[in-house]
Amino acid sequence: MILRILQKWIMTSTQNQTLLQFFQSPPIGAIFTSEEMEALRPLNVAAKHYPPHTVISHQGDVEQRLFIINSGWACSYRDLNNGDRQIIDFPLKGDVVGVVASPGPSTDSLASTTEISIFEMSRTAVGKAFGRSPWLAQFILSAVARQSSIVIEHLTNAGRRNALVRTAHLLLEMDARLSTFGESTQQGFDCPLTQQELADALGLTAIHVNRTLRDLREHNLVSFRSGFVEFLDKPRLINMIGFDKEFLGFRVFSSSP
Amino acid sequence: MILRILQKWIMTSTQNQTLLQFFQSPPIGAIFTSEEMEALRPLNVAAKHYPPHTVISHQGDVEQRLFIINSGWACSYRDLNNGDRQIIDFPLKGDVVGVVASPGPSTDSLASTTEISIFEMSRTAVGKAFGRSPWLAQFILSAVARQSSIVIEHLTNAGRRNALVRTAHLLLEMDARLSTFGESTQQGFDCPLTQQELADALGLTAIHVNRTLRDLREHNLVSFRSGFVEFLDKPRLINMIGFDKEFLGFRVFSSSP
DNA sequence: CGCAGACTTGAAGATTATCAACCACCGTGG
DNA sequence: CCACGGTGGTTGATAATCTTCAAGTCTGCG
Repeated sequence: MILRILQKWIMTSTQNQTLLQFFQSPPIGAIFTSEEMEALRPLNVAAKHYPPHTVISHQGDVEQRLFIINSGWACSYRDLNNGDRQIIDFPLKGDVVGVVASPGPSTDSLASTTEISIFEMSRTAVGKAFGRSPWLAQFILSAVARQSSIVIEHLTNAGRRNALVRTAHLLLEMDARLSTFGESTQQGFDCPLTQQELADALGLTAIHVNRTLRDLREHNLVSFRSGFVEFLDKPRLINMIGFDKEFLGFRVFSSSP
Repeated sequence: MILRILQKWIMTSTQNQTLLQFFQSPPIGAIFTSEEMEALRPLNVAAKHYPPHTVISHQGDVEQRLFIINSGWACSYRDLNNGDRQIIDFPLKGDVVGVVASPGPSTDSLASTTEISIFEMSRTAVGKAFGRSPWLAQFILSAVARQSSIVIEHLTNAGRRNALVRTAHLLLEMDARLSTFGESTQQGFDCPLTQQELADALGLTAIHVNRTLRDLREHNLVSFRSGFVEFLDKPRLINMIGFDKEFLGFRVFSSSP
């Protein structure tokens, strides 16, 4: 009964409602105890909305926020002092961004690529809530570990794979990640990225990405034209470049007892 | 008084003693409440010791362990199916390794480079202890975030910096990390890595690393010979390549109330 | 219509890899 | 004591990959 009242309370008060729905939706599927719902309250979640190509958090910012993407494409990157930039990842629905090492300015930036809806909360508040919600602690830890795993894949890409394999790998990764929430069909997916953005993510020039995409198209593997990535022969592509989506994790989060 | 007894209990029982000392040593400097010390007990820490070049955890392993390096150099890497490998990081004293996304095989391997002493514990046990030790939760989260920050730097290195800058960057990074625990002097530090290992970390060939090191030496910037990295003109080097150690974080962990 | 941003293509140049030696060091066993 | 093998380091010549520069084209949009 108390649980029911509490749930109602949280559902109706503030933005926590949306976050709660998010946590309870498949494939996350959290089941909260009353204490845990209480623990979520002080998070003081802001459910924000940004237009495309807006900087949400800039490297050097001291205030530490934690973000969970609810919908849309984001882009986390690092600016170099020579004007170049390295895109670290394109966070999608369900991805957690912004967990940085203790006090100090954040080391990377977050921007929207498309219109996005995003949950923002204070990093310290989340830390404090850990003691009261083991589920939240597990969720955040798993999510951070998954993000880390993705970055490791990108490092492997940049360090030890040539342009063709590297590009195909990123396209297959985005496909696999999007399909978790049903945002990718059998044929392919809508991709809002420019060739320059792909280049900054892959550690190539936009020109070379262009040629590489043409290669992939001419080999009847993938075609990326006018905002849509179409897989022409996914099995062959996966086999050719040795893609293994294991690194993305299963996203099965245990609910509290 | 109870605290005193508990402390004694933990200190004398099992390997937790060493971990406790580790947590309490500068620059970590944890101050534990009695409850927190209790929470540490079920971690069942194993303080292990490995000879050089031993595989500690292999990619594909299902059992999930969490490692904290106590001394020595380790090496976390990912093997590719074409025989290449990408070294993700060289974890040093204080570094946390092995937090992977929920159930499923680990995606990277951990090996010793030198003789190392290392704490091993079950990932699930750590997760469970979070509820009882907010400090531990903060420590692990901060540590994972820091590791992530380091990997991001390596990605930036591989993606957007040339061989010279990249190599110098890694050497300066290792220097900064070692100096946290006083393992690097003004002149430089002992480095057990081979040029092949550097190459696998930097995404280059060993031959090119060799030439790059020669370049750095001939420009009177750094010299890496017979296991010692000697900085010939650190200020100039830092300035030339635009090194900013911000990404390593401050490693200031708040103690519990 | 004209403009701006993204995409495309060619030619030339820089960076990095590959191939093939050779050297230096070190522990081992005769 | 020295020959021996193995690992890691060094160097040169050549080739592949990727970048840079320069000049288009295409498309959406005021």
